[in-house]
Amino acid sequence: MSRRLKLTMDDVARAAGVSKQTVSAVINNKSGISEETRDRVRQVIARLDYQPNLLAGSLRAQRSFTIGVVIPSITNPFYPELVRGIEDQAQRDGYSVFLCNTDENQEKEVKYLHLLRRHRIAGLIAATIKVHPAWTEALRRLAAQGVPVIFVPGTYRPGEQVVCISVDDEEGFLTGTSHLLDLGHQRIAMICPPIEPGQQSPRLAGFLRAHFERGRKVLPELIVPGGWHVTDGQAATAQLMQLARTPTAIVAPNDMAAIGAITKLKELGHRVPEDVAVVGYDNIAIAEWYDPPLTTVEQPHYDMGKRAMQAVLERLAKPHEPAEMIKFATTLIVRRSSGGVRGKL
Amino acid sequence: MSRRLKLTMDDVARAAGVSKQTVSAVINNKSGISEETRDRVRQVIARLDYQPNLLAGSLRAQRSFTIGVVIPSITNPFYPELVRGIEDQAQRDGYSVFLCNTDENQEKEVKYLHLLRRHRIAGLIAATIKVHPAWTEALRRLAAQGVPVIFVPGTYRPGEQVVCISVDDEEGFLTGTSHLLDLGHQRIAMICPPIEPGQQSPRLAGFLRAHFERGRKVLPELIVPGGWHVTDGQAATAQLMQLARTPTAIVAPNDMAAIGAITKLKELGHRVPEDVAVVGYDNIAIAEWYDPPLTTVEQPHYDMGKRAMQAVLERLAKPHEPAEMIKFATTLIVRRSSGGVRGKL
DNA sequence: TTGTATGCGTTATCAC
DNA sequence: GTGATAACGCATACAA
Repeated sequence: MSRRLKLTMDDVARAAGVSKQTVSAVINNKSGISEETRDRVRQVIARLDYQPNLLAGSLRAQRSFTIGVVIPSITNPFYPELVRGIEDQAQRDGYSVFLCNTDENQEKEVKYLHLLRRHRIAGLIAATIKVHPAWTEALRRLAAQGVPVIFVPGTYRPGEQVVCISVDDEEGFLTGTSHLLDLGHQRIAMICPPIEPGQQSPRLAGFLRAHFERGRKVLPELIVPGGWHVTDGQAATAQLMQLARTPTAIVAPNDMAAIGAITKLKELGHRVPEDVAVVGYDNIAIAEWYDPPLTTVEQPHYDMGKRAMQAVLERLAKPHEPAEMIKFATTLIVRRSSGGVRGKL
Repeated sequence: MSRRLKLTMDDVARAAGVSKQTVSAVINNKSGISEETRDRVRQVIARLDYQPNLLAGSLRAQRSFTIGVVIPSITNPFYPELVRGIEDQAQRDGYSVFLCNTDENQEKEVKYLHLLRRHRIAGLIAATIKVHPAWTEALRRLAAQGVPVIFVPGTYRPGEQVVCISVDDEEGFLTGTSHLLDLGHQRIAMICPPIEPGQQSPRLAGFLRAHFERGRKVLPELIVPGGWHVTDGQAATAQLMQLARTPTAIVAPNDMAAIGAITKLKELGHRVPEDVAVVGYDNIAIAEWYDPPLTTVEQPHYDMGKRAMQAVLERLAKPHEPAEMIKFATTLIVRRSSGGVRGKL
C-alpha cells in the first residue's frame, strides 16, 4: 500500500507544500491566495483525486448541502417529473437531494422527517398531500432552526413559516370543466380526490364553479369519491356507469385516475371520447402517448420543482423573510380524450 | 429563548442526569446500561425531541448511513420502481438514499460520482446503462475504500470488484420473440437498443437466437436501430412501415419504446395487434393500463432494487467476499398487444 | 499571504 | 455500569 487509504486536507497540503487552510481557502474560493499557489493546489487536488469530506465540513460549518425531498408516490409520474426539476437545480447549486418516498404512508412520513433532521438537512421540500399532525411540531422545529420548508404543490396554512408553491387547482378544474361545458356536455361527472374531514377540495370547487358561472346545475349523483390511482379511477367509473342516466363526460382528479377511467370505459364497451369524454389533470408524460391522448390541465411540474429548490436557497440567504405563496399558471392541453379535437382513427 | 437552539447529547445527558456516552450507548443499543437508566434516557430523548447528529456520528465512526443511487432516467417508470425497492429496504435498515438522476448525461454522471464520494457514501447503487471511462477509476477508488458498488441492472465486467444484479436479457428477448414466432408470425422486426461500438447487445442476441433455435431466418431489413424512449420507438416504427414488405410484429427494447411503436402504428392507420403485434420489455406499471395492454417481459424491478440494497449491506458486513453476479428470472406477461390473448373490443 | 489553535457533536478507549 | 478524554476532518478566528 503505497498511499494511505484516507486522503485528507493535510495530505494535499503536504503534497503541495502549503498549509491546510490554504487548501481549504482554495477549495472554497476564498480570497487572499496568490494565483500561483491556487493553481498549484488545484493541480495537486486533481492529481491525488482528493474529495473533501463534506461530513466534516458540514459539521464544522454548521451547514449542510443536503436537501430533503419527501414525496407521497414515486410511481405516479407527476412526482418524478417534479423531482427532476428539484434535482437539476440542486445540482447546479452544489446541493444533493435526499429522496424520501412515503407511499402515502403517514408512519413513513414521520420516520423520514426524523431521519432527515438527523442528517441536518439544509432545507426540506415536501410534496406530501395531507399534512400529518405529527409534522406540525417537527416542521416548527425545523423552521426554528432556520431550515426552510417548502411545500410543492402545497396549500398555504396561515401561521406556519412555510413557502408554498402551487397552481390554483380551483382555477385548473374550472378550466377543464369549462372546456367540457363549452363542448356542449350536459352530464359531466367528477371523480373527487380524497377529501379530509373538515377540509375543502379546490378541485371540486373549480368543477362546481364552472357549472355555476354558466348557470348550469350540478347533478349530485355525478360527483363520486375517488383517489389518485388508476384503480381509483376505474372503481369510480364503474360506479358512474351503473347509473340510470350515465355521464357524457368525466373529470378526473389527476391523469392517473383519468387513465383508470378510460380503461374502465373501454372495458365496458364505451368509446372515448365519442360516448364519454374524459379530462385529466397534471399532464404527465404518458398523457401525450395514451390512446386516446389525454386532454388535461398541465401543472408545470419541472418548473415547480426547480422553483422549490430556488426558494430553499432564497430562504437560506434571507431567513427572516415572511412566508410566501408562489403560484404557477395551469394550461389546458386539449387532446383527443375530450373530443375537443378530431384526430385520425 | 428558554432553550438553546441546538440540542446535543450533552443536553440530553444533563437532563437525564447521566453522562454523554451513556446516552450514546442507549441510542446505539450497546450493552452495559441498566434497564432503568435506559428507560430514563429514552424518555428524555423523546421529551426533548433530540435527534442525534448523523454528520458528527458518521465523521467519528468513519461510516455513514447514506447510499448513493445513480439512475439514467427518472422519467422512465422502470427506474422509479427500482428506486422504490432500494428505498424501502434502505429505510428498513436505517439508511438514506441520495438520488442522482443523470438524464443519460455522462458529464452529470461523473459530477455526481464525485459529489457522492464527498458525502462519504456507504455504498453505491448504479443503474447506469453504459459505464463511462472516467467511472472506472472512480469506482476502483470507491472499492479500495471499502465502499460496495452494485450495478442493477448491470453487466458483469471481469476484474472489477462490483456486484451485478440483473436478469438475463438474452433469455428475456428469446422468450418474447419466441412468443411471437409461436403465434405464427413470419416477419418479426426488432427495434434495437443503442449499441456501444465493440459491444454486443444481449437483447438482440436473444431475438436472433429465438429465430435460430426454430431454424428461422432473420430478415436484416427488419432489424433497425432505436433507443429507450417513446420517440425512439416511433421513429424506428416509421422506418419499418416504409418497407416494401412491412413486419407483422415488432419487438421493442423496452416498454417505453413499445408504446412509441404502438402510437406510431395507430397513427399510420394500423391496428395493434391485428395488423402488427408488439412486444415490450420491463413491465412498467402503465403496460397493464395501456390500450392495448402490453405484452411484455417482466424484470422484477422492485425486488431487484431491494436485493441491491441488501447486497450493499452484505458487502459492508463482509468486505472481502469476491464479486458476484445475481440473476433474477424474467417472466413473459402475455397481454393483448401481441394478439396472444383475445380481449374484448 | 500563510501558519497555529480551537471546536463542531459524536464515538471509542480508557480508568473508576 | 459509569465518567473523563482523545480523535474524526475540516473551518475559522487569530497571530505571524
